[in-house]
Amino acid sequence: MSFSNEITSWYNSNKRDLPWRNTTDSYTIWLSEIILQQTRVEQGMPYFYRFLERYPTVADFAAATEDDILKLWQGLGYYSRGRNMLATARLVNEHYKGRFPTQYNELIKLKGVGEYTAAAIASFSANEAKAVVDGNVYRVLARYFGISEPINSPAGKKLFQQTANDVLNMEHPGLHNQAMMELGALVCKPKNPACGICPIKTDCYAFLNNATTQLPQKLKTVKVRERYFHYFLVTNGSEILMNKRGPKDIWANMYDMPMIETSENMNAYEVLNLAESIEYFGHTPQVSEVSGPHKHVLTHQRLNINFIILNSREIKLKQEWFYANEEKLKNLAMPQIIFLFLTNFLN
DNA sequence: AATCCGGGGAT
DNA sequence: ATCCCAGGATT
Repeated sequence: MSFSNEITSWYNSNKRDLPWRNTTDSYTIWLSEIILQQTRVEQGMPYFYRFLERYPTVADFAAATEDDILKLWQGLGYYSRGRNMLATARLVNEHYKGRFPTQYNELIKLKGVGEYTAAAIASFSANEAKAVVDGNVYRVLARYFGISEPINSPAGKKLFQQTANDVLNMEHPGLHNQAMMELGALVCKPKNPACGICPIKTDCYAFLNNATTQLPQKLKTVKVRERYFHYFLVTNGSEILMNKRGPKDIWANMYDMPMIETSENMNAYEVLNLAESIEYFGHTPQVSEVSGPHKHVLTHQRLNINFIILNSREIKLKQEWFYANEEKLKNLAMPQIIFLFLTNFLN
């Protein structure tokens, strides 16, 4: 039996029952694929259900605001995915009359849709013969063929895409793609792969050469940046002083509180002195309580976050600042660390 | 080619 | 602690 026949046969009897596999609607598949980028199936699943329920069609999605989308996306991370989705939904609604594309060459033009996602949507919704290459596929191919080229080098990306194209089942590309990823997720796992139950172990380079821990190869990871955020909690009766973040940096266009970032750690009083020197509040507030530092670890940054609770009135509001009551807070998309802190603070 | 963009689970 | 997850955009 061929490579593809082995894995698709295995897939048919071992696959998980995942909701986005029960449709060929390209809008629904797009929704699932964007949500699942760099995201585990278990983590993305509840978001998939929520988005599909709230926005059953691309026209519904297109009618949403960015605040709506970011709020529903809250906690999932990589928020540019949500912002790109809105741009794409609006474009599809206008220029494709609400018919979400199914062809690779159209899909690849859309914001937030790269080679992987275009191939996934095209093969799952229309059986177009495009091979997907995601983290699972890199692993399966590297081990099976004994490819030691790093998966994140430009040469490696080309080589793995070419290899995936070569083994693609041209009769059933969608099924084949699903099978490759499912094998990587359930059997050919990063740590402790279940080679004993693998349907292609008898021809697998890594299994035969005891090299599963060496493959795939990956270029060294980038260093983590240390950052120090000092948040100010200012209340005005029942309202909290909030801040809308700018379009750059992390958490673009989301909501947090006024804050000062420093290059080194500082205590609350040093931060207050700094705030006074730059006339951050227009006057000198008083500290009532300090909480932190809270460590918040992201892929490229380690955030050290202090919360400084202030006794203060008559704050001179900057343009991006506003007071929000609890009802208003419910609709604001916040970084998870801010959301959790405020939830705790208000209870 | 390198860096940025989140949050969480597994080991 | 480290790795990695149905990656893509930006510089």
